[in-house]
Amino acid sequence: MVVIVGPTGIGKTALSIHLARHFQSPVISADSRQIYKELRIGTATPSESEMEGIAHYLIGTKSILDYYNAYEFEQDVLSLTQKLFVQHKTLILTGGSMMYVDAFCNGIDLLPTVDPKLRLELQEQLETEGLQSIRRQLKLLDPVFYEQVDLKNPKRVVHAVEMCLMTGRPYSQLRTSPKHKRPFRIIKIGLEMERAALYQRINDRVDEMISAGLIDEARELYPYRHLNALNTVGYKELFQHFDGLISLDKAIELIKRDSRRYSKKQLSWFKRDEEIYWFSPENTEEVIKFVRGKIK
RNA sequence: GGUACCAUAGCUCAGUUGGUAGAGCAACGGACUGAAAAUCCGUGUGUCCCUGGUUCGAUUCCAGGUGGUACCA
Repeated sequence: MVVIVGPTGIGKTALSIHLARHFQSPVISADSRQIYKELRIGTATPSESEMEGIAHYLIGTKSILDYYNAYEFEQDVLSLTQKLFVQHKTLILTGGSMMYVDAFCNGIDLLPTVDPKLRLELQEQLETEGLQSIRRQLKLLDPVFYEQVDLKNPKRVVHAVEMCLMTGRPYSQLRTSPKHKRPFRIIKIGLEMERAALYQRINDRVDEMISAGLIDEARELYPYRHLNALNTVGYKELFQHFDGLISLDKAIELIKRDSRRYSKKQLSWFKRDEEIYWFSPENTEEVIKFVRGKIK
């Protein structure tokens, strides 16, 4: 499995299609937003012509109304690999969703799916009684995790409480962080380029999205704005504009800024992974040579 | 050409009764186990326009220069 990672807008799609042609391999997307069929322009989902007839998986296979998460992604990719490795020696997984890539490469602990009712209750508690009250609850339920968790991060604290209440056990006992063995080899390729050049690409790509009709796409999705799938760069900023809070120009500027910030977060995550071999996105031939060398 | 005002961080600006400076935004760094394009934490990055003068000491006061803005010719 050739895993291609890197910041948004750097050219993962183009490289993956090159590799796919060379290795006669299908492409699996590791993108937590391109998986939604309603989000196309704002997520830079590759078009039919861009895909050049190469089979792509996990793009547009879910609806924004569906619940989806990193565990389901891991399961989806694993069952895909079982099918696809029968006919292909090499597969390509490409995408910038850090946690999805991690869930696939290393596995993720088996945890229950949170009951939506419980999530809602805790959300209400958070809003009415504040983070402090959820923290107190966590301290009682799981003093070990209470010491480890980022107590200022509501999502982390709430989720830990959710897990304790769902299982009746301390969350810290459920977190075993095993490195799951995979019945195939994983080769990780990272793409990087000079910061200024990357930001230029990101800014230009946002302008292209606007020309391609992102505003109309966002307007159609506006009624669904409170869904998690729409808490997404490119949409949430336009929703603010539709609400009359900011001008269109300001919204576009914010989309660019938030995309840049996202790319920085991705780099911060991926740079920590010592298994990644880094390349410049123009060096397609070099990557192919490198992968061939690894496969032999 | 004359007069007035301005010149401080990437940007918009505070400020220092003379002891080399701080806000917002931008930027930068980091964390991350079923919401992850989410969520959270941390950091001031500076020839205070230039050259002289006064002073123990000038970004601050004075003179000249340069650039900008406004008004008058």
